[in-house]
Amino acid sequence: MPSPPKVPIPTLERLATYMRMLVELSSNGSATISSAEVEVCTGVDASQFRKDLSYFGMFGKPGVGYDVASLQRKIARILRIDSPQPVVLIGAGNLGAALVGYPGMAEHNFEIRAVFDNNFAKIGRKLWDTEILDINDLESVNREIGARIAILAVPSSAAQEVAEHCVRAGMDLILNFAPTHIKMAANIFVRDVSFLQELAVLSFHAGPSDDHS
Amino acid sequence: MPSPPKVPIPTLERLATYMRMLVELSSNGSATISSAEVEVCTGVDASQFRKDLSYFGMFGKPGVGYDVASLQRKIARILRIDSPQPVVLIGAGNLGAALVGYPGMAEHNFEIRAVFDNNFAKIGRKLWDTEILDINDLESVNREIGARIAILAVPSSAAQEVAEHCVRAGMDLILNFAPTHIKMAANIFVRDVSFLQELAVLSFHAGPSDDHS
DNA sequence: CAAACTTTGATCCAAATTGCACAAAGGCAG
DNA sequence: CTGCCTTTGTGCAATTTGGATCAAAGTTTG
Repeated sequence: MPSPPKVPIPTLERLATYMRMLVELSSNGSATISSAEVEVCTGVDASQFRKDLSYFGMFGKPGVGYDVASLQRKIARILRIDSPQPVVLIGAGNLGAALVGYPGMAEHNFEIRAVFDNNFAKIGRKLWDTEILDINDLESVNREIGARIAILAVPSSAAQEVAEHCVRAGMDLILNFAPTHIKMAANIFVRDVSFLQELAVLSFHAGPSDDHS
Repeated sequence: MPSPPKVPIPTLERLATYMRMLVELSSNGSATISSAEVEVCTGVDASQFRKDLSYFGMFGKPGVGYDVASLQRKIARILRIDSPQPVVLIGAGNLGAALVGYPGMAEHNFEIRAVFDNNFAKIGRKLWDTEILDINDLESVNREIGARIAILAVPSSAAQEVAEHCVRAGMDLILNFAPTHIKMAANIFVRDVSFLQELAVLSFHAGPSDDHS
């Protein structure tokens, strides 16, 4: 490899933010946007925006700004959502239902191609318009889908086991909504999402004297 | 004030992680835990754990470790969840339902005391066992509840307006699940949660050659 | 009771991330 | 076509965060 340009995680997170903004802008018919305008729309510092993009090459024209449609295509390619990105969801509970029903998913080219559960009462029923499948069929189904991304919306007690099952089925990118730490081999990329973490950060700031230090 | 010891946000996030672990441990009857064991359970570096706690004083005994029950109480106090922390939820859609039904919320002393919506078809119905209230009653209801934390589970198009409404009702800590940037005065603390951001970070790593650099 | 072992809390250093400043590039007006 | 204005991309300094090291404190064993 010539040079593996390591991209900071925060930069990737912001790329998704830019993507959101661009989707919105393009539907509003805007043609170009400057980094200063990005700062107003997203709250991200203008030079931060430019530096984020600079990890991947040059996208804008000095004196003009960035072409909305073109930039959207390029970020989509970077994030591997220029063509539909297949995703598998495990857990057909409330959270799973919310995720399947979330419109932003499809708008950004993430396609939940299958939903699995281990509850016989749920298997065979439909979540919106996708059938809930038996978790035991994970390997065989994903042999067809070829998803590398798994979303875990299962109880903590099942998370570790389910994650390992996903790995056996060929997935190596895991988004874990269960409030527990998952131990995985180094080549498996796990990302934890915890509502409680977010709430805790807020709650801390509910100190006696508005301690916004 | 003698010295306003600024606490890093990542530290606060990890405190919530420790809290989770402690809740689990105490139900399993463990009495003490060492920072090395914390590293095994949570994946957080042992010295990181000790440093996080050192922002708030001394909690452990050399040669022994930390008393599980005592540490749990102390972290709970830091995060303002030693007594129930009232929370208001706006938006009774799928995500809202998932949040109300999430058991970890109550276990960690976050109490969703009211759910609001602007959809007349939903107002008056029940979400689990809490009634869905009219968003127009936000001020009057929160005068009784006194919540400072608001969770926004509303469409992007409504987020900004609803956030401002929450501020008028006395809330100053906002957890925003809508995929949009909310502009607020500096004394309002806003935290954005975006599934798409998390997915994007994963999806990026679905590069051609497993580029785990 | 003393020596060896364990674990904390603090300090130090390295790595990562952010924000600023400036030169180069492109467009526009006269 | 020339000079001015706008905006990008990048190098650099400053802040923030993470990981390692070490002395001091506490426990256990013989």
